[in-house]
Amino acid sequence: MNYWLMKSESDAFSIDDLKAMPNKTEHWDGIRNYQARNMMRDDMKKGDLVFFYHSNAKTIGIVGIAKVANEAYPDFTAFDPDTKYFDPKSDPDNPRWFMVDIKFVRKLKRTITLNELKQHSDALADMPLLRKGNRLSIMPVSEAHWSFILDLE
DNA sequence: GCCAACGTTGGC
DNA sequence: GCCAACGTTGGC
Repeated sequence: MNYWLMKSESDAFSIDDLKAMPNKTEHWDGIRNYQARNMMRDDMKKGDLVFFYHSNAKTIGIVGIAKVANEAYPDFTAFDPDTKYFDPKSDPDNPRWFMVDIKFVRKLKRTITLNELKQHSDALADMPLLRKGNRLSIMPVSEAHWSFILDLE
């Protein structure tokens, strides 16, 4: 089993939005970064657990836990000129972009903020999230980091 | 293949 | 709203 962290702008799609979806499940569309795509397409397996992270928010940090409900399939928003995620270079016969389905598991009792995570830079030293300038919206989380962070809750 | 210009992310 | 970081694009 693998662990992940996925960022979402809370104004655009929050943990509460995920919880409110039918079956508490939503497809994670709009990933247009190759590194993030590769992880989704190649490494995210059904049942993997995900930290749900709010970026560009009043309170920035990990707010809940979700799980991978369906493994990668083509991101159909890339084929639709009416969506902001349209990419004419993504051919339905050879899709460029993929997405997974994410299901709500639970909210954390409190938000574990980015600021707080930074204060544990010893334990979390090699966590990509804490690297300056990191812009990856999906990243792997080691089992050790996953447990450590949950213990902060 | 290099690199300047440009666009986006995301913390502050 | 600002701006640092960084990925992508496209001319050469």
